[in-house]
Amino acid sequence: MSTPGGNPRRADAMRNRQLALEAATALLAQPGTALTVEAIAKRAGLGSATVVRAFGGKDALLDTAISGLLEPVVQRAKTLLEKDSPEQALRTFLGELIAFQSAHHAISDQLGGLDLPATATLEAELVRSVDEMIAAARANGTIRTDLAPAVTTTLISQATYAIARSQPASQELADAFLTVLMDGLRPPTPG
Amino acid sequence: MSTPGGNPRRADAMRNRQLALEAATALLAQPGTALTVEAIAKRAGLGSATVVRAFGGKDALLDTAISGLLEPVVQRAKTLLEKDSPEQALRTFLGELIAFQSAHHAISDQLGGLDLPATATLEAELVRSVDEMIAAARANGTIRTDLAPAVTTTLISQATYAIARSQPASQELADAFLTVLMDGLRPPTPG
DNA sequence: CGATAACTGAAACACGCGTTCCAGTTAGAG
DNA sequence: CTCTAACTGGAACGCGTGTTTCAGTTATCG
Repeated sequence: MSTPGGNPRRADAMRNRQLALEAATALLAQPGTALTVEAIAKRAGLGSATVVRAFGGKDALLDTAISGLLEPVVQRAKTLLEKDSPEQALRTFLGELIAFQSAHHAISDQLGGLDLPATATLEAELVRSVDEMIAAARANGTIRTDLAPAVTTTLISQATYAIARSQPASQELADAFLTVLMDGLRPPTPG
Repeated sequence: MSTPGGNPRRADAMRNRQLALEAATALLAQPGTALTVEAIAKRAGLGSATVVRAFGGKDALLDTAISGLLEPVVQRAKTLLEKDSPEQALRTFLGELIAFQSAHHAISDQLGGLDLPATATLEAELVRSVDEMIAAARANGTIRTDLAPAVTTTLISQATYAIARSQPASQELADAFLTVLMDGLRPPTPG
């Protein structure tokens, strides 16, 4: 009996598990190709059964691959929060988040309809970091306070997601979005 | 031989065609239920074959249903463009567009991976109207001109789409989005 | 009324995809 | 080297969904 979703006992199986993970990660960054188990297996040079068995299912494999990509982004958010001013941290982080999602927007296509617990946890952490940036910037007086904080968070999350999804993903568009968003978030000048 | 995708010859068939169209339209406004041919047929009280035959395929049926819903929105954009100031037209229209997409966000879920020529045409018209609003507002001095017009259009389209998709779809969120977007689009005050 | 062509819809089919089976292969301990 | 349990992967399966078939029904013309 193998351990479903856990680490295999034999060295070759562990190597294959790694190959499957790398193949899935590579395909996440290469949109246009269907993200099927068959495609992942072919890219890894393995049979589809082997790929699935190593993780206990397609969902678990993608959860591992996506959360592995997302992890450094979450860490980066925490770092920025400590080192920069809230407003600067927010802008820098959103720019990086857009770049990340653009480079892997196959991820966004998978988030709906799949069960990805580790990814969901990281996303929650990410939202929390953004919340902290917003709260600090509000206290700072650098962004407007006439909107509910929760609304601001949702606004930023959704807009970021949308811009990253748009085709073609250009740096110009990302910059324009950030400019408009940050200007729109500034406290309104009375009159 | 029936006419695939065209109008049936017999009165009962025309009535069934109408029933299928109404069922599909109703399901587009009621998310959470899978938009399958079977579901549409059941709602219409018909067999699945009848539903498909009346339009020549699921895509054609949805294309007819969606473009039927989109048509008045497109007309509304043209009306606003003539009657209101560019800035006001833009804000009003975007608000209505968000409301429309929120009420039918099953539509957005179908736009990818389906062949919907009539819908695509209407979408293009819609984008063109937004382009005109933007151009007029730029000429007017009411929105910033330091961004490429095409970038502004994409920005607005994508952001609108995202907000409409967000759950839960609240009026507060839509209003906040419009406020931030329109403020961010205003010409930046020097200094 | 017939007569007939249009129409219906349950069932069969086609197809893609995730999962599981199982006969064969292989790593790795003794 | 030998032996066994772990592992492999092509094939079979299950499931969901769009499409097609075809025997039966019905609108509609004359």
